[in-house]
Amino acid sequence: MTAYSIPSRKQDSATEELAEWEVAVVDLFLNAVQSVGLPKSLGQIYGLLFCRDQPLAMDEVMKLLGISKGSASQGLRSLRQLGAVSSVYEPGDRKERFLAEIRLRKLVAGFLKEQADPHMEKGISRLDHLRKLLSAEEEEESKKRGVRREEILSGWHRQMSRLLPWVKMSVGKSDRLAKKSSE
Amino acid sequence: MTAYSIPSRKQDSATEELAEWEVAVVDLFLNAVQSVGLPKSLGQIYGLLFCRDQPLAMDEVMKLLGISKGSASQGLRSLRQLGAVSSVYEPGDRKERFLAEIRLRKLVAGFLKEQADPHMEKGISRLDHLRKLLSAEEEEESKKRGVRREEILSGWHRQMSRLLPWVKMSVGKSDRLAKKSSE
DNA sequence: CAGTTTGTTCAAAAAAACTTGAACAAACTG
DNA sequence: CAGTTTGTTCAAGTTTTTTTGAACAAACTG
Repeated sequence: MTAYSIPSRKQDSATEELAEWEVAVVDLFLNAVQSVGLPKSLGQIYGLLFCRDQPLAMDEVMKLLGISKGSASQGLRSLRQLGAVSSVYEPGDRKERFLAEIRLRKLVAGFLKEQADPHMEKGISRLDHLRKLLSAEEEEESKKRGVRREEILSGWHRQMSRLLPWVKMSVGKSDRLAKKSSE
Repeated sequence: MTAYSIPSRKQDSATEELAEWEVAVVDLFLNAVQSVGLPKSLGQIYGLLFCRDQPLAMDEVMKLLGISKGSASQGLRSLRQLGAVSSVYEPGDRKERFLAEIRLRKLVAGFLKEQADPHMEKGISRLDHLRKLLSAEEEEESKKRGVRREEILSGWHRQMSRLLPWVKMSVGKSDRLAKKSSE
């Protein structure tokens, strides 16, 4: 910290600390993401960005939430991967800034794509493996029972494969209520 | 272990160890439940019961899976609460025995009822809390922004409230494919 | 370039979740 | 009843996941 840094901040969008209601929103998302099995720092970061109109840079996120560099970096990466935040580059500034995606449909679609789809894939190979084991099974009654189970599991898998795209499509397609952009 | 126990087992339904394919099914469920955020012992237990035609008692589950009494007891309780297993009492036997629910619709409904519904409830009170904070917010711009966010969140909440019953209804309602009882 | 800012990585620390097993309760049994 | 079986509970131990922060890479800046 020798000389360079004259805090000439173009847009000092981030206040030093959160408004009370913002804390409540951050907390709300913290809990929400935990309920779907994601780390809570993801929820905090998303919640903060959700509250803001202006995009925030990583160091602002760190400061406002009091989390470490590592958490912020990894958390923002995960959120980007989920399609829950997008990065924007301000014109003359080197920092990357982040903005929350607030269209529910996009959020749900991103979540399902990253979380559910891989599991469905893995399910296919597990079922294949199961079939292979069954074709090698010696004992008759056991084999018959196993085949029955495999049929059930295949049926489930198919049903889920149908359901998921349907969910993605149906969220956010209905009537508009919040005037602005809640989609 | 003095004299009483003459292992007169009425129905020795449980073999000493699992067939290869059963191990694969247990493993499949172990992974599946983890992906929805439930402890893996739940998946193991359910997977085992799923494989069997005859209900199993707790000590059989413990032995076959090599898990502790505590895990078995708690796991079975959770599964019962989720509606994923039901207990049956054999006529002249004191042991409680367990049978897996294999209708996907029931499984999904139970899961959503236990996991999603409570979160939706909690969401309501969180939104209430948020509104209270907002009505007390002093700063104008912050307040306006907060109100906008509250509207978005309410919209999301409503959409989710609609989606969940729909999912419960739509799973398993479609055409029949596995001949037997996969529902 | 040497200095600086921005951001990533990853081993170690901290926190959270899960499992175990021994102690306990309840109900049955001769 | 005293002994036994069946099942629950919960503190302590184990495992897994998440967070931290220091070291590193990359790109900019005068």
